[in-house]
Amino acid sequence: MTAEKYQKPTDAELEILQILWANGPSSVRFVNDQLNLHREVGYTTSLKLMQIMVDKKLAIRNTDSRTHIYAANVNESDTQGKLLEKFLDRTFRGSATQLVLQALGNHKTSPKELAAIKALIEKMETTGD
Amino acid sequence: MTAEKYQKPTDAELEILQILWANGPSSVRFVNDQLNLHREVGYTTSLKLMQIMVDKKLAIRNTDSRTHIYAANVNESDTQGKLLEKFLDRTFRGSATQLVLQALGNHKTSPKELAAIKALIEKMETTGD
DNA sequence: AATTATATACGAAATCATTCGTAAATGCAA
DNA sequence: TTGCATTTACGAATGATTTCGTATATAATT
Repeated sequence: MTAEKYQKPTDAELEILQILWANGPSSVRFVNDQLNLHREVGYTTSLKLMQIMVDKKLAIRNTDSRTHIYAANVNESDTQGKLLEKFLDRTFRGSATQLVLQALGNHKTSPKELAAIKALIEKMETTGD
Repeated sequence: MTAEKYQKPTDAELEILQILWANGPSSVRFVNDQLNLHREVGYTTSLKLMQIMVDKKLAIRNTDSRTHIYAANVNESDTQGKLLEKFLDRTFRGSATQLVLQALGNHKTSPKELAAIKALIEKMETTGD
C-alpha cells in the first residue's frame, strides 16, 4: 500500500497529530513517551501508526538521520473543522447551536473565554448580515 | 455475551438512537426503512445492531407481539454530553472555547440562534461567579 | 572487536464494528 | 391446509483499526 488519497485521521492517529501539533517535528521515541503519559502503548505500535500516517500523507518524515523525524502534514484547524463537521451531523443532527449550548453548559468556561466567544458572536451579528 | 456495563454507542448505534429519539418506540422494520432513506442497510443488519443495543442497555424492547418494539434506553442530551466530552478531549484537547469558536465560525448560524447563545453566555456571566 | 542499546521494516495477530446469510418461528392469505 | 411473507436468532464473513513480535540495521559503549 503506497500513495493514498486524502484520508481522515483515525482516533489513534489524531492522538499523534495532537502531539505533533503541540510539539513540532518529533521522533517516534518522543511521541511514544508522550502517549505513555496517558496510556500504555508499545513502541512499535507508535512507530507503525506513524508510518501509516506518512503513507496517508497525514505526516511527513525526514529520514536523514537514523532517528526519523516526523511532522504533521495537515493543518490543525482544518482537521478539527472536518472532524467537527462529521461529529456535528452524527451527534447533533447538524445543529451547531445545540452543540454550542451543550459545550458551554457542561464545562465551566472562564469569564475570559466567555467574553471571547461573545465578542465573536457580536462580530458575526454585524458582519454576517 | 449478556448483561454488559454502561457502554458508549458506536456510530451505527448512534444513528439508530437518533431515529428512536426522534420517533419514539419503533420496530426494526421502521428503523431500517428510516436508515435506508440515507444509505443502503440490510434488514438483518439493523436487527442485529438493535439486538446488540439491547444487550448494551442502550435500548430496551417489548417482545409482547411478534414484532418487537424497541425504545431508546439512554437520554439524548446525556448521550450527546458524553460523546461531546470525548470528542472535545480528542479533537480540541479539551478546549470547549476552541470548539465553540470553530463551530460558530464554520457554520452560518442564524441571528436568532446567535442571540440564544449570547443570552446563555450572559446568563452564565452573572450566575457563574 | 564484541556487546549492548536503539532504530526501522514488515507481517500478522488481536480487537472491534459492521454486514449479511441462513434457519427457524410465526402470522397471513389463498 | 398449504404456501408466502415477515420476523427473530445466530453465527460467521468482512473490514477497519490497533497492537505487537521478530528480524535486521545502525550506533554507542566497553
